[in-house]
Amino acid sequence: MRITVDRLSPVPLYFQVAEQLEQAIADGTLGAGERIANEIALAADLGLSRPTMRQAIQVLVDKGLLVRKRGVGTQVVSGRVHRPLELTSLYDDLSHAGQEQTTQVLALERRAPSDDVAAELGLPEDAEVWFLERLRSVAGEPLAHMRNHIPCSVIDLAGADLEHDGLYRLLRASGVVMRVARQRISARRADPAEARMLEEKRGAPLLTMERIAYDDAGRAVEYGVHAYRPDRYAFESTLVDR
Amino acid sequence: MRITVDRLSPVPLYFQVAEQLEQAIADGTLGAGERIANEIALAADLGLSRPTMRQAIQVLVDKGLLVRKRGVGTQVVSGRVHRPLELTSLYDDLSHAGQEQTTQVLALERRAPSDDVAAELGLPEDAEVWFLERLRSVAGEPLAHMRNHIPCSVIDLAGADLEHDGLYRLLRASGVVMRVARQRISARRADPAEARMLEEKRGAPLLTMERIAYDDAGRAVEYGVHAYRPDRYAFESTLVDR
DNA sequence: CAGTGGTCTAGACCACAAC
DNA sequence: TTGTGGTCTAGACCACTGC
Repeated sequence: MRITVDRLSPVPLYFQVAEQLEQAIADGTLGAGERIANEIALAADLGLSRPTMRQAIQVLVDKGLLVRKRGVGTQVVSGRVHRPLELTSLYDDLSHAGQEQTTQVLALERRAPSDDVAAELGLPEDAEVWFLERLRSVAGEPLAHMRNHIPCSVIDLAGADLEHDGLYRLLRASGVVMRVARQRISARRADPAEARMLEEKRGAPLLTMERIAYDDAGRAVEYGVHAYRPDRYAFESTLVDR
Repeated sequence: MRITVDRLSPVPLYFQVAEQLEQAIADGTLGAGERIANEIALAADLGLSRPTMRQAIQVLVDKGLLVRKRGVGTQVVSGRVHRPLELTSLYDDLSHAGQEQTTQVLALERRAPSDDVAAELGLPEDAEVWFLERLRSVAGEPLAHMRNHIPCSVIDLAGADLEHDGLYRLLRASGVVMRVARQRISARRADPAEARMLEEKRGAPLLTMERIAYDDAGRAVEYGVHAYRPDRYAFESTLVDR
């Protein structure tokens, strides 16, 4: 268990420490249930101030990897580590998993938003949105049917290559920084058209996700309504009580 | 927009400020997109140090209510506020909503865990668990079918009144402090017995949730497998990019 | 009692955005 | 250039735990 910090690096000190602690947990150097040294000793060892060391530990507490208990100490949480539910697109999820995937664009057009879409995005009545409908497949097997609405004021999607770029990637590339997303996950029966697209039986169960994403100015930038084949997709997350 | 702090209160200063800021956002005193004063000015106004003021703001950033942008300022995120997905039981969720609910205990027994349950909870082979199976209804309508496994070393459920006390409430009352939960949400068809219980048609879609909860010592204390009627339940959450 | 994390202070320098 | 949030320091006192 060796941690080093590089004060010349542009990477924040607390982040350097958090990364190395996380690695130690991932590779078993710090085992489940094990207690780490107290904050003051750790800070002294690394030549850091205590607040900086605390910040490093807090990162891992927020990820659900460590638990702190006043008067006792800080311990590693048991159990294998899941990938946390992050603010990324499905495209990123699958890219990270190394799966071969394809995206078919079923529709891409400007339109006046319906009342509920305008309400979700907080748009005036005369605003226009891009409507995007896609079918995503992995290894040739259909996985998700996605419908998205993006205010035209956010990005110009005319001619965008959405078969090869994820929507979130395009938004990032055009300077939109996603910060917050609110989502709702449930389930329903597939309607006949959707069942055909996803190569499911009529009335098959689908996992559904509705999401509104906001950028770093607090502006709603995307409203998505997705449906997934539940045998091929699930949402994993870690909740932390603070 | 008036915030006051009480230095004699046992409530931390940063928390007092966070609560009042959240209230101002909830009641519209701070509107969507509005910018708040900078950290240093706010700290000075309230007679606090800047780190304390930052900590207060960070609480709301983590809740997805505020976004910070370096060089610019801190703004209120647009859109109506959803209740965040917290580390509570379904019992608490529904109590807060003020709904009348009932719970039927279908099974409560000690048993040797199956291999996968033992693995999820990180238990030795000779350990025993409480197996608990319940059906929860709201306003007379069945809502969820829940199966839970709790190591016998965590709590003694013999004679527990699980028709009237939530499982999490019992655990808290016996000194178990929940800190972290890892969960997986998906969907599947109801099997015939489940469909009958939930008063659904054969093969109806169900929303499923698997969860392992850990206490403040990092110990796995509960493994739950739940199924919900999707027309009556959904998971809402707010994701924040940090 | 000793040891731990929780909170708080009063500064400092920096990177970045907007003008 | 000015103002913002991001990071960092070197302390302090307190509450809680376990012995």
